[in-house]
Amino acid sequence: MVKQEAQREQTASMEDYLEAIANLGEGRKVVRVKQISEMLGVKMPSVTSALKKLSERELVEHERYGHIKLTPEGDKVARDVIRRHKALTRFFAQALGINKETAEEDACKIEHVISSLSMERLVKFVEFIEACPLGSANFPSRYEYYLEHGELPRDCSKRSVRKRK
Amino acid sequence: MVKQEAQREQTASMEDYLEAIANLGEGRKVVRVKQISEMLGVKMPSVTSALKKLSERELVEHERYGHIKLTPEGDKVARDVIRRHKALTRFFAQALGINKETAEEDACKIEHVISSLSMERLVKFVEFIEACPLGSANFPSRYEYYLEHGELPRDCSKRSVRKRK
DNA sequence: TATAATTGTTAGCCGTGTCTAACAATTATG
DNA sequence: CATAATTGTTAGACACGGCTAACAATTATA
Repeated sequence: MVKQEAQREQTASMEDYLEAIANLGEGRKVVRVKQISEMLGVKMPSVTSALKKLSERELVEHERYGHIKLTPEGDKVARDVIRRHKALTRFFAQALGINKETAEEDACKIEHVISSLSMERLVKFVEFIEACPLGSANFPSRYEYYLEHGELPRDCSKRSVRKRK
Repeated sequence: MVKQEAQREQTASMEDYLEAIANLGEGRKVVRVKQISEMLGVKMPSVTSALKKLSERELVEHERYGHIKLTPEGDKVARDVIRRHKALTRFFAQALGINKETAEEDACKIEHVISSLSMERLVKFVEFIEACPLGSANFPSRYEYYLEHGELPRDCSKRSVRKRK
């Protein structure tokens, strides 16, 4: 309940814009206001005003009618959001068995609010599930072992897999 | 990324107020504006204006300088938020091993944005972890079994526990 | 290349949810 | 019970992040 958190630098909205720009710009592609607006489901003027704010914050380079590009700092922030996004999607999809669609949607929301501590744990959890996928007796203990030692317990190899179904 | 979600009825802020009122009102205790404001870390005028809006939406009964009480509808919403809150806290604390403090903080944020599908899965996941806590070989398969049948597989009983540590 | 289509920007509005300052009601206490 | 302390409300401001309408620049095409 209590609101006393040590705030993130960026708002959720700003993170969304940075993430979108990073994704659209993959492979040196030119990024357009229109594309951003479609990707985020907002109108173009909203994008323009967001870009203005992000420029002021030196997270984005943008000149009127011109190119849109993340600054190194903006790129750093975007990469971090994307990292959280991917980890959360994997968690919902792989670990919980949620459909990709919903997993993506939830990741989009949660990526802006989750603490870094929980984020790191979730990443480790998914890594554990994926690395030690089937023949893993005694799950929580093994997970604790993994958290503590950073590697899988000896008897967690894929060799001991027994397929079901 | 894409914003096309079918919105919740209430805003995150409204849910916070309802949750706070429900928690403060436990056991017929009188709820005060001051308490709500302290619990949520906002000033009293913010509470007053939130109560006004919640009254209009018929989620709260409130008269000037008078009592504050959830309507049946408001109570229903509050219970649901609290249910999500508790499940998330359990997930972070029990399943991921996060400290209670951080688990609470993250639950507070995520309870407002997670889809009901993911929420239900998370609840089941925690139930599974707690019910099938130690001697559980073949974790993901057993989890799938649990999801599919709604009950633990035969060989998941607490009888087969081997304590570690 | 002139004009049409598209894309982008500006201006200004709105709802949400905070805040402070000033005032009002209630409650406690000398 | 009068007054001080506390609690609650109102009024008005502000930041955020959307939106529409109108206009400007760019790009495509007849």
